[in-house]
Amino acid sequence: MPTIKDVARLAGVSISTVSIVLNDKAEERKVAKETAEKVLEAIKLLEYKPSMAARRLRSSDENKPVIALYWPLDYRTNFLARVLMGLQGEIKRRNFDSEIIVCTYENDNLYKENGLTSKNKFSAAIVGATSEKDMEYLEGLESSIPIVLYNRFIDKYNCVCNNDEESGLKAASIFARNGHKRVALICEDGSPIAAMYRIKGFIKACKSLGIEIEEDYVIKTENTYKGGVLAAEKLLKGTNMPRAVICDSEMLAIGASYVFNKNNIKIPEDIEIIAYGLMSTDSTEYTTPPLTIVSIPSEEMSAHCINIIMDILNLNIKETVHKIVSPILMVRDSVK
Amino acid sequence: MPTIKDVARLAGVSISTVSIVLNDKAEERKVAKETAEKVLEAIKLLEYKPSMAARRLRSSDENKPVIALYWPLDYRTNFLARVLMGLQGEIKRRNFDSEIIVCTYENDNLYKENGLTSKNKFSAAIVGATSEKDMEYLEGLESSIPIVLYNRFIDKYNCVCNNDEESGLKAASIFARNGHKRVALICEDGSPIAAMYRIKGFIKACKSLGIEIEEDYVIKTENTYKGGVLAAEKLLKGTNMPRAVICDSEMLAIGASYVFNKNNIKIPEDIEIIAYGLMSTDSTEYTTPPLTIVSIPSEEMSAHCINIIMDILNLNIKETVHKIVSPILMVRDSVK
DNA sequence: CTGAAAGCGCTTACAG
DNA sequence: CTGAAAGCGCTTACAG
Repeated sequence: MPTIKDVARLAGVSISTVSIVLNDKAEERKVAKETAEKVLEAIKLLEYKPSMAARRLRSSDENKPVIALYWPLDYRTNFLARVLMGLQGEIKRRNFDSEIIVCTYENDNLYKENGLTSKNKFSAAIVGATSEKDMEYLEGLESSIPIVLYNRFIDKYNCVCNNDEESGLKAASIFARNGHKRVALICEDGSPIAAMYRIKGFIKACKSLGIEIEEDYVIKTENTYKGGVLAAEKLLKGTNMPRAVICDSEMLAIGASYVFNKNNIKIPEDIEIIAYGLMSTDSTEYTTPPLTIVSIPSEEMSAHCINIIMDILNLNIKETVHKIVSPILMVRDSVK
Repeated sequence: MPTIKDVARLAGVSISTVSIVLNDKAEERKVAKETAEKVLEAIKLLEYKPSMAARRLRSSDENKPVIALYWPLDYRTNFLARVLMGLQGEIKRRNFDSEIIVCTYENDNLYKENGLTSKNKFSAAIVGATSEKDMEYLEGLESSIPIVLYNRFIDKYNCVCNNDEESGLKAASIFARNGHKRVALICEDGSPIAAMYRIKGFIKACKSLGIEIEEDYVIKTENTYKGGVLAAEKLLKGTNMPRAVICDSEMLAIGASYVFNKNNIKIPEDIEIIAYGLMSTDSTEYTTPPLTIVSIPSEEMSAHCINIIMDILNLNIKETVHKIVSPILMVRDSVK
């Protein structure tokens, strides 16, 4: 990385002069045109980029805490909005003088990000939607800043998680109440971790309530609207249609509903649908039909994340915190 | 802001010692327990926070360009995912060694953000979804870094905009083709700028095609699913229902569809619906019915933003660029 | 018109 | 076990 010194040397002037030109003060400070041009040329030649760190230090910029939210950039970006709004809401409510910044990463590639291992970039980080490989990386990591995992559990980190057993129980209870003995499950293929736990929670609850989930009633697909469509079509082609189905996201449920509606399979009379909710709750409020959801308590989880970070940054509290939060059940027309 | 010097003075030790304690090297460097405690106490007392800028400078951290995406944190967060994915896609495609960071701001309060006026925080910024007041602020601003406006126009800035006239024409043409003479319009109350232009474009196109939009056919509401519901209910109560309606977002269109479906008003037989699309296009693909949209060419717009920034940062190109991009029409079942 | 020097707040190699 | 000093890359007040 060339520095201002290199530019000065190449241009044959002092670093003061370079700085002046750099800051568009050449005219004001009456730098000779010729000199300015030499400097500009050297800058271009060297591809010189001023060091922001040096500038910040020099100008004694404020030093308010910066919280990074690490979130992957795939279909899960759909869930980002709600998390972000939750975080900002709590920051505002608590008057926490801080800045939140979203860093996107690619799943399985969290290790490429240097924000967690550098003390110099962020004051703290919230890490969400990690893959199994990312989790392994985190397991082994000696992070340089406080970290809170969002809906993921690793003992050594602060964690804020949805209560997946409760999610399962809330969904399964409705199906049990309505007399179902067999339930279908639509979920993501190669399910990410959170989904895995949600699904486990659901299956466990089903068992405890005498509901069965047969092998061929588990449909794995991509976690998109289209995926929901494909899954429902697969169910339709099967020998006996289920009378109840749980979908691991609103996208899946909306896609599936579309297919059922189209094929004159009445929801909830012919088939009842429950979705696990990750997006803002109104996204399933006016679908056909409005969907019953067991929703991630995203707002509450975000609030916990902020509170944990405030405790660490402001009060210097060092114990690791694990929070488990209850999901939100919203019963709507897709169940009887 | 207390510095390491202040801590050293209060603790009665040298700054080296403070630094050692700070970096958890107290044991390794065999600092006396007593000394370490004095330091820790001083840190707590002064609420000392190390300067990240100084640390970065000292450790000669890499200095890769950081691009800030300014986006407001309201219902428009729903549109953020698509923009973000577009930006990242192009960054990846062009192998641009840079980082993108999302900075959320509150509408009308862009002036409170200091990232645009400081040379020390970001290398460049993309600013989206500004309010009128934010635009006034930008008009008067002497920004310190390159700025690209996303779907907003101010002559002195780089701008990447949707072609709102074309959007209007694409939508209006369908209605004209299907013989409509009167069309209703559902849009946000106190419409934000982009909406205003989209709407103007639509009205202009309608006029040119002999379609009328009567006063009481313009329904202003909040830009949410619920808002769409309320607007449609209002139309239903009117003396003569429109046979065609344009909605300024998918949320509005989905809410309105819900009401029409519920009241046995057939789409598209009884009423045709077109929505302006801002979210990812599959969000309206499996609604009831699938919605015809005129979609913001978000991916293309994002690509332009990145390209403009690359030109400035890498090639030192200084001319202001204005790009106008054609919207994407997706005809689906909500029109005949 | 231009340059030498101080100093922003840290960390680290070195000395003792 | 602890401290004095150098230096990271800038900007700005000052001198000439």
